[in-house]
Amino acid sequence: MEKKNPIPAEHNHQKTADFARSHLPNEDDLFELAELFKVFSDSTRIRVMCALSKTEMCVYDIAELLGASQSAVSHQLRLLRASHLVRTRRDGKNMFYALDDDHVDAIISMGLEHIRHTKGEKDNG
Amino acid sequence: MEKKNPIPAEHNHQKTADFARSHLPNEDDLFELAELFKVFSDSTRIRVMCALSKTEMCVYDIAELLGASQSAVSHQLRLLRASHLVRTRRDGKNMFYALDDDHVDAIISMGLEHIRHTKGEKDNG
DNA sequence: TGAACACATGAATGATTGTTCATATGTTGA
DNA sequence: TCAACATATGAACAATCATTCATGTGTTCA
Repeated sequence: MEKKNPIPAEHNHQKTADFARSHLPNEDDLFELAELFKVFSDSTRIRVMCALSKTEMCVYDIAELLGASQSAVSHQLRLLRASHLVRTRRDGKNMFYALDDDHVDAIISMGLEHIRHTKGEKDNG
Repeated sequence: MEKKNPIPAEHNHQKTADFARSHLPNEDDLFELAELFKVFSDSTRIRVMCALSKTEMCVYDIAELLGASQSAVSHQLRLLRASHLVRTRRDGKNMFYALDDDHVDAIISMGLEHIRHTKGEKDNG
């Protein structure tokens, strides 16, 4: 009486969806995760984070490093602050920015490993 | 003859910018990093990756899991494929998707750690 | 072959984003 | 207090993005 099924015998749509759903982060975490990775999704901001992982810098330094306007840099730094990825320290008229979290380096390193891994695939063999 | 400097004595704009620049990833990698993290910057795609880290799923399963249209899911999966984050396996009429890279879990875990860490800051005390 | 199913994709559209311009805030030295 | 400097921010605009709708491609079963 069983009818032939193109889906593997052990596969069941409902069970699969339910099982996966039960392992998802909650809505709040998902939203915040997306917000966090949004910060990493712009090469200008990645540049800033990579730079700050080596040394603290004032806004002027960062603008010079990037060849970007002070305003553009400041807007981007605002996002980094909002995500608790950088912290600031005032010194006279300057604001010095530094990384505020070890995860930044880890996330960027993982990303680099991934893209280098995929590049290897193309040439491999 | 030295004039008082509001910048810390050891701080030099040019040197700081040059030092940071010398440690940045190259342009291609920066671009690809941004592209990669763009994929992580949408909670729908994060949901898909989290789900696929537990079990392979066909498009129908994923659409049901997300409560999204088949077309929307398919468009998103295209991005995941383009970034080499998922691989596909055809079984009859179905395409089964699975994670193609351990870095996905690692990156999402780092992200979760970060947001939980920052939440701790608020309540900590 | 043709109908039904599963998935992919192009075009269009409303929403979001990064930058610029103009201006505001905060600090220093006089 | 004021001028000069360093940074922050609001509004506006072009570019990019996620979804929808319509349709195309590939597979199975009869």
